[in-house]
Amino acid sequence: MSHELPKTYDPSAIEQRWAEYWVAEKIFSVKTPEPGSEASQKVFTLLLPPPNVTGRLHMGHMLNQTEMDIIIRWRRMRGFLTLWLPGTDHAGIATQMMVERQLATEGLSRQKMGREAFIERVWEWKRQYGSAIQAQMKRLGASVDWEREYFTMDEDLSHAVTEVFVRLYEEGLIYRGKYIVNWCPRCMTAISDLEVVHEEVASRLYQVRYPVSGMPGEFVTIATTRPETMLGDVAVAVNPTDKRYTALHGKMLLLPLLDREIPLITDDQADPAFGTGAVKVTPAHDANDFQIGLRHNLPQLNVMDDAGRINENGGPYAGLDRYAAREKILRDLEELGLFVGTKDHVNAIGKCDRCKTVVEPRLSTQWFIKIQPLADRAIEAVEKSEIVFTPENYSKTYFEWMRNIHDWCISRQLWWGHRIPAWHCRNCREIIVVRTTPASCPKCGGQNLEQDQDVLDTWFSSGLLPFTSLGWPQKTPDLDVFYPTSLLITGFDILFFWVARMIMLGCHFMADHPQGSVPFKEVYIHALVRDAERQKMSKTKGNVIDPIEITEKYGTDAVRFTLASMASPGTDIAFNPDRTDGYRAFANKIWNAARFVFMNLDRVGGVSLTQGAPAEEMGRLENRWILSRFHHVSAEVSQSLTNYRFDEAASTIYRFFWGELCDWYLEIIKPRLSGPEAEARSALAFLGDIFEGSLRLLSPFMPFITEEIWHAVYEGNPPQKSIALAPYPELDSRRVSNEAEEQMTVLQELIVSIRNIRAEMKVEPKLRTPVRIEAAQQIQHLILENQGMIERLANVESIEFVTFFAFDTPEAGFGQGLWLSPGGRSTTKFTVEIVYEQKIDVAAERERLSKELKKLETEHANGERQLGNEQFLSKAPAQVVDGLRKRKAEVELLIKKIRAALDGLG
RNA sequence: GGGCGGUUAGCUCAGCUGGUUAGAGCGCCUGCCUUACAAGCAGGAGGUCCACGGUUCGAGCCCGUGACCGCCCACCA
Repeated sequence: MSHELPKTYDPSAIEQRWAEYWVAEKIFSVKTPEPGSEASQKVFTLLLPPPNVTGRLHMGHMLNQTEMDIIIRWRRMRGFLTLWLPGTDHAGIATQMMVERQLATEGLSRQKMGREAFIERVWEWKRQYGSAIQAQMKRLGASVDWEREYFTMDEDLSHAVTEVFVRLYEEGLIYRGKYIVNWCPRCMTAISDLEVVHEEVASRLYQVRYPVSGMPGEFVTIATTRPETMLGDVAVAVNPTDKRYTALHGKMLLLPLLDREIPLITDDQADPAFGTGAVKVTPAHDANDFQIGLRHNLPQLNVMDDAGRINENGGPYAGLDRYAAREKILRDLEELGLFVGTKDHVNAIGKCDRCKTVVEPRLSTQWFIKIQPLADRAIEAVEKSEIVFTPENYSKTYFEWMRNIHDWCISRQLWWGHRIPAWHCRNCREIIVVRTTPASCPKCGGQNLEQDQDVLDTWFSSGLLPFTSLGWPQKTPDLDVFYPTSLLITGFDILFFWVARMIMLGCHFMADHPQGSVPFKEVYIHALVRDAERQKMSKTKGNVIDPIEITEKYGTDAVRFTLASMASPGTDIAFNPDRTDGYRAFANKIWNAARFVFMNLDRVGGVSLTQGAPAEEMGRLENRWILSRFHHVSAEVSQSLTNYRFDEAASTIYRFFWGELCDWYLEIIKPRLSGPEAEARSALAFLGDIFEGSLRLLSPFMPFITEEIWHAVYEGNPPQKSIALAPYPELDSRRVSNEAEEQMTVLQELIVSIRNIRAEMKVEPKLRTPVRIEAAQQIQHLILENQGMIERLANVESIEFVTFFAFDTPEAGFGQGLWLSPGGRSTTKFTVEIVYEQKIDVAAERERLSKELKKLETEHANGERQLGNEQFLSKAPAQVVDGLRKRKAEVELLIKKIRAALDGLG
């Protein structure tokens, strides 16, 4: 017998062991089946959103992974061939920043080291620190296939990136050009629109006078929020319809400070209602101005370097940081008497998502993806439900973004990442985009070729993962079997960054795939994890909860269960450790239930917990009931998980295991377990069946504790290597008995009523009392058949059937039977009182009854009104009308009973 | 400037296509160390479903207006 479990539940003592076991035994490794084989038909594929290689697990990850793990374990147990594919992302900017910081502490910089040495250094860093998050995932028991783990900079994945780039280029969907991009002067790279976060700030609108050339004393006053960019002004624009400036059309203005002549032009972009109606035009530093510049064929004058300092075009301001230049320019303008003043102005400034530096719109040569063709197909895929979002309103957000999409700037001036497969001919300036390093320029034959310095946006490569992680561009069995993936679970924060890009790129590159081009068929979007006060967790606020820490305190199972319980769709999760405390108690409950079962088993002996339920046990109501409940619950849990209602599933299981199995069933059968051995064996065999099934039911939610107990159930010799490989409980409608559930409900109500009376009358807890019950024949039968249960659970000494009210007899009226003693309880099925001499607090009892009566009378009046309403009777469904009639009769009965009881109080 | 979500018990949230008595967990109160579990058992209190108006036989749910929270998107200097 090795059913022994330690007396106290100590998650830390079991979790580490199983976490290691799952990995060591490769429990979750998947062999690719033959494409077209039977095994390949029932496949469930899930791609783990790859955490950054620099990452440390946070609660968001844990929520994400808990949800994925629940789904994948559930699918696996239901017989799907499940592949959960893990990997990490090289995270260009983040990783480069981290290593650069490290270098700085050594007095080094990447510039000093040179590109090659720096990249080697990053790899070194990755080898040393880059698997922290995987270790954490292993500890939390994520059931991924570790044998298939990838890294986005792996050789094959890098080849795939090159392949994609070249193909898109050849299709004309990638172009290179000089445009205004978002530039981060600290990261010294271009970033995409998405990587700019807008923040509303109270700032100022500065008004500056530009003298009109050749007309002394004449000025045009412009308004700007970024005065330093005036160094790059090449024109001033006014609206052609703006009469204030008609006289000046075609004149030249003198740009203050630099004394350059610039034209006054007319353009619709200038809004007469804003500021002074005159806007300075700086094509190299503003997206709108860039467009105006194109329309009017204006020069593009760049006045800033890549670090946000004024460059040589800025004359006397060269070398100054943009903000220092702003101050100086304003002072100088004031001295010249050209500064008119400022107005308060709220505008949204863009900051670098990564480092929060204010982004500078800057003219620069970059690579772009022409996105519209990709977006059109991506919109169609969702419109046609090839991809389904849950919650569905996210598809609205998705459409909104997709329909207003801009070309995607994919080049980054970084060193860490996939280098762009383009070579520049030093000789003829030809750009060669090819898969492998070219030997010479195909145009001029020159040998002096240099690879483009830029690397690709990290999201470019991660956008390809649904197919590249399965071996694309090779034609692999993995692609045949596992693409499209079944589901994506992720947070809304990367809906555009990642989800949208995967859809666009997947649909494009997998267009010919026999099972469909979309990268996933479903997307489940979850909310953010916040702290108990609903604050966003952040390092600066110091309210970050470390999943590993909290896990060590409460156990992984409890934390998982907390997250699952709180994962209601569309709401952020306010993570409160108090809840986790409660779910640790639940785990403890499970643990002790197991100990209870094992204790009885070891005492009685001669019975295996998994021998199956003896048929004769089905003669007992409690067994028919719990089995029926088990099957109902199994169906409900699977239904909830189908809808990604983790919260529903969790509470269904919680209520079943604790509220029904432990609180009622175990209590009901206790006497049998300690009774004669044959009886105990039979009862145990039945219990074992239910108990083992309940472990499997729970397993996706609480994998550790169920694994531990499950192995103990089988005394170390289980039918599978892990409970995770055992079948999930499925609804068997032959096991469902609504009759048993209804009967049990009556008994439960009776027992609760008696306990209730006892508590109210302050009967000494250990004293058994006789009870008197009035009930219909059928109910009397039920009660007699289950007398032992009632006596034991309600501390009843004996049961006597009596007549209190005799309402059954027409004309009978009151007084035909006994008076119901104060404190007695009535339901529609029975009336019960206890035989006990102590007086009850009559006033309190009258109050309770009056309150009850009032509620019922209100309900009765409502029912009466409705049933007297022709419209209701003719329009409402028969079922509703019947229900109301039946209820009205019940309410009438209850009202009579309560009135009688009130009368009886005197 | 657009768009989206929310407001239900002290707290965190459910409430399925409108249908009989609005639920759960935690917390709170009372009583119990009942031979698995005091991380437990038993019992209990607690809600004008944000406001106003409308549709309907019937509204927490649908429509309108407003208030208050929160989020996303946006090139107006």
